[in-house]
Amino acid sequence: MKPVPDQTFYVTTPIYYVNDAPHIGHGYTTVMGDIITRWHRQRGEDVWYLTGTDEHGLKVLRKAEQNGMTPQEWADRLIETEWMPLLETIDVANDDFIRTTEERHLVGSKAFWQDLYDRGAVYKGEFSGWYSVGAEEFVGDDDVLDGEGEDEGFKVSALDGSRLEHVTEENYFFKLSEYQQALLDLYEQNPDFIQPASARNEVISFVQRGLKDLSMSRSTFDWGIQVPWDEKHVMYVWIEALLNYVTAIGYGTDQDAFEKRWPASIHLVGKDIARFHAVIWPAMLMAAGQPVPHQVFAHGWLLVGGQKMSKSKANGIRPDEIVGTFGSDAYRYYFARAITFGSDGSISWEDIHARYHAELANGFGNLASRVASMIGSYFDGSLPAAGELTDAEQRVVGTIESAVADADAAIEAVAPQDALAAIWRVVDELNGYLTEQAPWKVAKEEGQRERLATILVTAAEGLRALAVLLNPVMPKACASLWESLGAEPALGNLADQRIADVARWGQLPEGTTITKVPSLFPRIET
RNA sequence: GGGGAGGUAGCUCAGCCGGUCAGAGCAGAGGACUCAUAAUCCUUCGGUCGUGGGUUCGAGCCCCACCCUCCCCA
Repeated sequence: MKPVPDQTFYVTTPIYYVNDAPHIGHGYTTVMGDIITRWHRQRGEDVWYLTGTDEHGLKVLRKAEQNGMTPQEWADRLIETEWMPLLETIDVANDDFIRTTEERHLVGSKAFWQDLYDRGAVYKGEFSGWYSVGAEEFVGDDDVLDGEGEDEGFKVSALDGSRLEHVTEENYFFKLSEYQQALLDLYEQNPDFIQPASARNEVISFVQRGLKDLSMSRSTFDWGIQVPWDEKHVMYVWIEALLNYVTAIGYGTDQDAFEKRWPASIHLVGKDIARFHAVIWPAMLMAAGQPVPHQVFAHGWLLVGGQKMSKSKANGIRPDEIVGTFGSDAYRYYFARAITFGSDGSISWEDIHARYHAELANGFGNLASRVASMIGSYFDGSLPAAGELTDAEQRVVGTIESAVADADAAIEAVAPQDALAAIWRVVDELNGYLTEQAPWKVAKEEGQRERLATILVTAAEGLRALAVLLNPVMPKACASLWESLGAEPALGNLADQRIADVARWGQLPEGTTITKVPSLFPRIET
């Protein structure tokens, strides 16, 4: 297969398992992908951002039964009441949302499996061993322990403590073992295929130890997609779920669309599932004769008090709670700024609160407020014409130019935290610039109208740049700022502003109406 | 048992291939200013860079051992 130039910047999140309601980790991954894709859209690229839900498997089936529903009803309800609203809550602009119970996924998955079968990558065998319903995973004999306490009398998994069930059934197997060398070559030739380095090391050492063929179907229950050549089997949920990345864009249903978007540019995943995406998934694609994705990017855990956040530890912070208090923009900003994407990161309510006030309210929001206010009182809200730019203005221009370049490079490197750090140099520069130039003093001096105008126009242009650069991260606040700057009549929609054009000076025309709008980030009294 | 990541100011973290690398933000202290969301700006306090060795003209950054945390594998 020859590499084809990408027509589309295609990013995916994992599809989320619908046995429960979303938690902050889901929101985190989805928001980071949203920030990256919004930035790429503002670069003028053709972008496709996919997220969705994984709805098959024994765990969902049982959860539904416990609640007296069919699995389809259960999934429908959770999608309706929890998962779709989450996207709204955290303000995600995904292009598509796939559910694995949709027809396109059924058809596409069957087509993919048939391809695997026709190419001889699949054989029938018998599996006898332990299965964890909780993790939807087969567990090797070495990892089976006797349960204690509540699990007395049961076998449990050494991996995650979940209860195991012994199963003996006829399964179809995928010849994963044949792809060891091809995978190692892939990692070798494409160092960025699995990032960051910690995940890459782990995956490589795992593959180097050798790969076993993978049981890829189940025959003891039927909540899944039927194997096309054998209706007694349904696809193993993990294998089937991975296929969403191709079925959503037309594999088996719309070949032109598929070829346009595949391969994916980045699969965003949590580090716990990096292996499925960096080992099994590329092997399956190779087996089916398809190109592999460009990158699997594994992010870290969110830690609260040094511990991985989870419901069972009762240290969880709910996404809607953060958004309810600080707003979706702050939620998005916080996770992008405070955590090095790819590493574990500590989060806390106190930290969110502190950064909200120090960085968003005092830093950015107040800047927008003071500029609009001064243009309002000194020029009746009508942007004046700037005079000669002095060194001070040139410094502001230079800061913006370098911030744009650095931020763009950071996004390219999947490092939103660095992009925000670069952009924030503009916020700090402008606040310092205003204090130094003291336009409120200049306003009182005779014959200094032009100088006053130059200062405020410079500040307004700086805000214009910030609105564009921060729009991928904080679309609501930036829309409000865009409105405050009266930019739309002359410049058009905020989302249509191009990154490459941000630093070009003097885009806001003389006479633009600047209005004071409600605070971008009002202080939150607690 | 093997392997990986990390242990840097009170807190959260940057520090690429060894030579302004001892940093940033927040918090603390002092000052300036008043356009602004009791906001802004400046100055300042603060660390023997996990421990002990070693290599080097020179080491958070390389090597060895050890301690602690997390993860993967067995």
